[in-house]
Formats: sequence, structure tokens, C-alpha cells
Amino acid sequence: MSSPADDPLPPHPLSAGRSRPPRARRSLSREAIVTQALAILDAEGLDAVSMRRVADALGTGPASLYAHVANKEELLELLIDRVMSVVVVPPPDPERWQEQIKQLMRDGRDALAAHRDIARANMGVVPIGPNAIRIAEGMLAILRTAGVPKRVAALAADTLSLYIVAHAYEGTLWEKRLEGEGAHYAERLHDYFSSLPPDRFPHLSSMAAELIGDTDDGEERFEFGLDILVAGVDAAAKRAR
Amino acid sequence: MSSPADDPLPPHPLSAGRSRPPRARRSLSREAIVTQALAILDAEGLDAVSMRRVADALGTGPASLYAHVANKEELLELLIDRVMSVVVVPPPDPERWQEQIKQLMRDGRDALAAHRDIARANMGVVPIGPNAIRIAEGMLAILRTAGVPKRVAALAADTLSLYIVAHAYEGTLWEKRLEGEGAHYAERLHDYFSSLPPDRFPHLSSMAAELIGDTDDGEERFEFGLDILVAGVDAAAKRAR
DNA sequence: ACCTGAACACCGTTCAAGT
DNA sequence: ACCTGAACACCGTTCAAGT
Repeated sequence: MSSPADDPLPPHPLSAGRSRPPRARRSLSREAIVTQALAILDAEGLDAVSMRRVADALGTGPASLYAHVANKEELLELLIDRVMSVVVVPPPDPERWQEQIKQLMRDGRDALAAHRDIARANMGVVPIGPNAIRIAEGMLAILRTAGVPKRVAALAADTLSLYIVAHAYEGTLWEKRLEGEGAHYAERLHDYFSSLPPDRFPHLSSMAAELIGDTDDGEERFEFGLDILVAGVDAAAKRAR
Repeated sequence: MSSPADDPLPPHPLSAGRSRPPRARRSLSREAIVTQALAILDAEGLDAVSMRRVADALGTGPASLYAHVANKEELLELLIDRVMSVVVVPPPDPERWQEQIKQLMRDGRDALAAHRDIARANMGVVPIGPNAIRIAEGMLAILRTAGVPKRVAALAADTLSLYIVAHAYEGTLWEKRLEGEGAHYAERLHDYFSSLPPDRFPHLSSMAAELIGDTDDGEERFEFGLDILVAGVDAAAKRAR
């Protein structure tokens, strides 16, 4: 998960005697800090990504990071943008706009899901990094090219982004419960719903199976939301025209 | 914002000489702890709700709380359930199910919005308290009575709940930015989008006004999502039948 | 300009000891 | 059974001092 281009290299042997740049080697950089934060995120999860842990992994103290990032919030914004860099946006095709929107949303969800509970950090942030705006531009391009009015497209982009992040976050929570409380977590939840008094909770008690679903129905739940949202945007666009 | 019924009362004068219950007065209780946590939440926000602050406000140390709540997560779950207690669920009316769902979602959003950034805590939790299951039962009752199939109703309840919490949380973030960076935050964001190079970001740069909206268009954004989601559930239900 | 050690003001949780 | 003081192992951030 390391990004070799970001690692500081040892001095190149052929440049040994040559004139050095005026200031000594910069052992830290934004890139190196974000790369190290990503490694910790992937290995141990978001809670392990502290200024102290990142600094420690870089062989320095937490105060040193503040020469390169304003604070932890900025570090997390940079980390999110790094994670989002893998999402590619397609050239808009008005004939297939609904499928293009869905695929972009799946890709965004996958990018977040590939890095533990990074989605939790994304919840608390107005994403404004280079990749965030690149993806937002791509989503707006698909909607506008398909004839969705400006205001509807803007509202839709907002709602769709919210759904991606919220669903990715919900998925990590589910995983956390499963690993934390053993594989019987879903089973215990199912039993709890089933055991509710049917006179007061007729629906909850009889719908335990549907509410819990399989252990691995996150994909179906995500697609259900995708269908609903994209169909809703289509309807809103037609209404607005 | 205090709930007098939860405050420990001084000994009643008429009961002065009577036989006391076997153990000394219990100065702490779940109810008192949650009430104090709610007061701190309302006064200073979620970040101020720490075990130490709550204990301090109750005149004791943090360790004392652990006799009544398992950990901070449980305290936050109890707090969320307290906040949700104001939401009332209507008797299902199949003729008006879409409006009933929307109103229930507005009420849930309002309950969260009335207590600072409590929505952030709600993001990280599978709500299972008495009020959470009461509201879930009410939502499922509306959907099922209107003829929505079980599986669709279960998926819809999940997606709708996610939207309520995610939108409430997004709203608190916006407020935090506005108060933290002054009223010019929206203006600066608008200028940033406008200033993006139009050749690379034609849509973002030309849609700044639509994307930022008025300072107070949270209500419109929420209603937009409500329309889309409820219409989408209706379509999915019809497809499934 | 960049980096550092040390400190400040906090966290959640545990545990032995008290009543 | 309930409560407590003290400690453990952490946090993010600041600041004077170094180079």
C-alpha cells in the first residue's frame, strides 16, 4: 500500500560530490506524511491515524507535522483526496446517463470501502481537494449533458454524494460489529427483533429476516438505494422541465 | 433543557423520621447521567460530552459512571434515544402513506437538529433503544399498510433512516463552518468554485450559485431528497408487485 | 524555513480499595 | 452494590529553542 514515489530516497551515489541544494534534505513533506497516514489507516483503521502515530512512523515527533499540515483535519482531507484519486470519471454519454451515474457512485463507494473506515472521516468534511472537485465536475457533466436542469443537478449531486459516503460508513460499522462481537452479531440482532412482543411490534417482530438480511447483503442495499435515487432524479428533472 | 423528574430530590420533610430503604441514597442513576449529558450537549456540543465532563457536572469522578453505563458508546446510545423520544408516530393511513413517511422523516430530522451535533453520534450506532424501535415499527407500519412488500419495506426503512441522520449531520457541519469561519464561508466557497478554470471545470465554475445555494436552503435540499426517496420507494414497490 | 523536546490541557478505561 | 482516587496509556496543539 506504499507509494514508492513518495518515499525519501537515500542520496544517489553519482551525485555524491556534486553541489547540494542550499538547504539540507527535507526529511518531511506533505506527500510523505499522507503516505504514512494511509499505511497506518490500511493497517489499523482510522482511530490509529493520530498525529503522534504518523510522526512516530516517520521517525519524528508530532510537532514536526505542523510545518506541513495545518492540523489533523487538513491531514484527513488530504488522506481522503488520496483515496479518491483512483476514481475515474467517464466522458458523458446522454444515452446512458443513469448507468454512468450509478457506476460513478459504485466506484466512489469502492474507493472508500478499500480503506477501512476512512468514510467516517469523509462524513465530517466538505470535500474540496483536487480529486473531490474532479469527481464532482464529472458527476455534474453527466447530469447536465443528459439535460438535467442546473438546480436539480446541483441538488442531486449533493444528495448522491451524501448517499455514497453514508452507505460506505454504514458498511464499515457493520464490519466492525461482526469482527468485534463475533459472527453471531447478526444472529443475535435477528433474535432480538423476533423476540419483540408481536402485539406492540407486529412488523418488526415478523420482519426480522428482511431487516437483517444475509450477512452480505450490503451490495443489494446499496443497489436498492441507487435505483431509487437515480429514478428520483430522473423524475425530478422531467418535472422541472 | 433539564428534566426535573430525573433530578435527585432532597429528602422530603415528612419522611424524616421514617424507616429508610436499606441502602443509602443512590446519588447516581442512568437517568441522571443521561440528563446531565443532554444538558452538556445542548450547551456546548457533542465534543464536550466526555465521561469526565458528565461526571464532573454530577460532582463525582469519571470512574463512577461505569457502575451505570458500560462505556461511552452506551451513554451516547442512551442519549440518542432520549433525543428521539419526542418523535410521535401516526396511525397508518394508506391513502396518505407518502406524506406520513415524509412527516416522520421531518420529525426525526428535527429531533436531531434540536440538539446540536448529536447526529454525528447517531451515525456511528445501530439504533436499538426503545424509541428507535418504536419509530422503526411506526415507519414499517406505514409502509406495510400501504401495501409495500416486506423486502422493499425493510430496504426502504434502512435507506430512509440513513438519509435522515446523514442530512441532519451534514446540516450541523454547515453550521459549524458558518460559526467557525464567519458568515463569509459560503461566500468564499462560492468564489472558489467560480474561480476554477472553466476549460477544465465548465460545470462547477458555472454552477457555483446553484451548488452553494442560499445560506439557508437546507430545508429545500432535505425536501428534494424526501421527494426523490419516497417516489423511488413507490416505484420499487410497484415493480415488486 | 524547517524541525524538535517539552509541556499543556485534555481523553476513555481499569483497578484496588473503600463503604 | 455502588462509589472513589489514582493511575495507565493515550490524544491534538502550542511554543520557545534550535539549526
